[in-house]
Amino acid sequence: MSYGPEEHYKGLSPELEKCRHSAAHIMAQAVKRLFPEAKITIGPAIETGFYYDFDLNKPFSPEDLTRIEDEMRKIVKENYPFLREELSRGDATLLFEKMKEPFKVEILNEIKEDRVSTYRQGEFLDLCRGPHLESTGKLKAFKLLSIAGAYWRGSEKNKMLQRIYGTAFPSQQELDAYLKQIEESKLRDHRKLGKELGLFSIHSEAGPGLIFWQPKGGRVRWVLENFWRQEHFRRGYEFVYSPHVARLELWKTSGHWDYYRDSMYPPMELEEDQYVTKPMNCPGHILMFRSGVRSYRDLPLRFAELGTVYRFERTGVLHGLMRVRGFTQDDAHIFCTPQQLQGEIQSVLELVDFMMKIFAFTYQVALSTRPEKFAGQLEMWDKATQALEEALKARNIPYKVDPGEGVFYGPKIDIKLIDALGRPWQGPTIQVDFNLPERFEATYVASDGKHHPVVMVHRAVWGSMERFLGILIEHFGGAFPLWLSPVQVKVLPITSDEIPYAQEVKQRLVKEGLRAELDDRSEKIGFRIREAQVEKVPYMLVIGGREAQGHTVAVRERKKGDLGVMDLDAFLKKAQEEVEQKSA
RNA sequence: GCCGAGAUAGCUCAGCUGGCAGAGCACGUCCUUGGUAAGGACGAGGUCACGGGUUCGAUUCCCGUUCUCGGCUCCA
Repeated sequence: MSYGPEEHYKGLSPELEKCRHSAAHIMAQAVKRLFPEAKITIGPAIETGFYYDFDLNKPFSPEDLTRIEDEMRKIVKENYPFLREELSRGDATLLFEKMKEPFKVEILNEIKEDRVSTYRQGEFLDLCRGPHLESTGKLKAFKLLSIAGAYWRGSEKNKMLQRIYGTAFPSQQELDAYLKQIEESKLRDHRKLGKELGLFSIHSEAGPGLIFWQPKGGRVRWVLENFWRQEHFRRGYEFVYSPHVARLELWKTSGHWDYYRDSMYPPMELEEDQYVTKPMNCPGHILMFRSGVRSYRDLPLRFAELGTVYRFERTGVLHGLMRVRGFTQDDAHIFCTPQQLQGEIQSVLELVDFMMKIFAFTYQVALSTRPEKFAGQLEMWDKATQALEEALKARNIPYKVDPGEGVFYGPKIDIKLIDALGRPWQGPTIQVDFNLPERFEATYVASDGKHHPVVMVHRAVWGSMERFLGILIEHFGGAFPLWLSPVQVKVLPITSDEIPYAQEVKQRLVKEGLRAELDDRSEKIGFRIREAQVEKVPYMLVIGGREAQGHTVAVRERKKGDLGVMDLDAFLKKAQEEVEQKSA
């Protein structure tokens, strides 16, 4: 499973493409003016802007970025036309050799066409397919954003280059809107909100990539887990628990030791035996499946577990809750007959749809088919792929096909969820697995009295509690819907005279199952409201003399503000209904 | 792991070119009883991430380690 937000290439309009690609050239020109020793490599337009990679001995500093940007403004002002020239590949190679641009020469060596094109603006010339703006003066709005290391041709084995990221738009308004969106994303950063709202923490004393759920985050997770169990039980899942460590031998049988060792914590020696912490739950579940003779009458068997796994991830890739070393998957393995496969996939798709709607995510579906290297029989692959495809069709789900993108052990359906800011995240996954049943000789007895290999479906709806909560934090900007909020209601007496009634109100709410807290500190009401707002508490009940007298509450909603006075019972009913409906 | 940047009070951050460590918020005590987003006074808080080095003297300069951040690569 991968970490998002990931590349979600909608394809740029030709206009935007030209604008950004030209911006990249102008940046390269500016860099060459300021750092003549820099070697140019490639500089494409990307969804969020553009970049250009340079080979230069000394690193760019943030001040350099400003200087480069200023130089770019000059180039825009100088308004050079972008001039296209065509020449033979051989001539181009000679040209770039003369210019001492070895990376361009390397690219030319791999180009198959005989004719190539270059673009010139002023003194700067680059090998490029184009197209470009008419002239540098047409670049209206751009900004350089960051400096980063990037491998030449994206390979770890190659030299590390220096990449400068920037963005450009046809108009200043569009640029401003984009910069504002970046700010908005920063405000929603789950690491920032997680700290501010007391949801979770990470401690260097304990180690990187290990999450500690603080009380507030613990509440949210607890609510989510209960909901998850309830929905799964309703849908015929059984809950199992499997140990966190197991003999190394088990992981050799499953194949993980061969294929996945780099991501596993190394073995522990115990009484002349070796144990490893689990990086996945599947081998445990398959042991449980295999613990007795299974008849086709017993199937399907759906083993679900909020299973905590540990994977070694390189420090450089760790990221808040999104990429961690210890996490809890909302895992389940479905053991069924080939005939049942399509129906089971449909049920999972139904569950996925249900879950996505609950949290107000939209989503996109992709079907990944057989890769070149694969386990199992061809015939099985075809049947399984067909089952996945038919399940999607039966449920009228639009999807695209990613040919050859399946895992070696089986085809899969991957679902990307789109959050409130339109950002995509790797979400639910449904994978058919031919490999493990074979390795473990997991079979069932069919009506013919013979053993047949069982079909195993591996699926996760949320992925992991950590990542899903991270996505939820960003999706809701920390303002969880009522049913998920760690503190749902804050009771705020105006003066100390109303404390007894406020206590009564709070206790009533708690008794009725709401997570209510009383803030009776001797602070002004405005101050306590502000604090509750900052904590993103959905409802504040302001209680003054009038309310205490009339057994009412003055309701304030965090987004809509003052809702006016209500009977306590009326508020209770309203809140309970909202919780029940899980309105997002 | 790689390139770059960073680590100063619980949090957010200031501290120019070496000379006994600062602000706001939060926290504690007291005053204030205030009707829908910040009332006031006083106070406590630091091995300047850790370990070495240079120096009369290091939060500041150098090296290493750990962790964090932006990317790259990786990611069943």
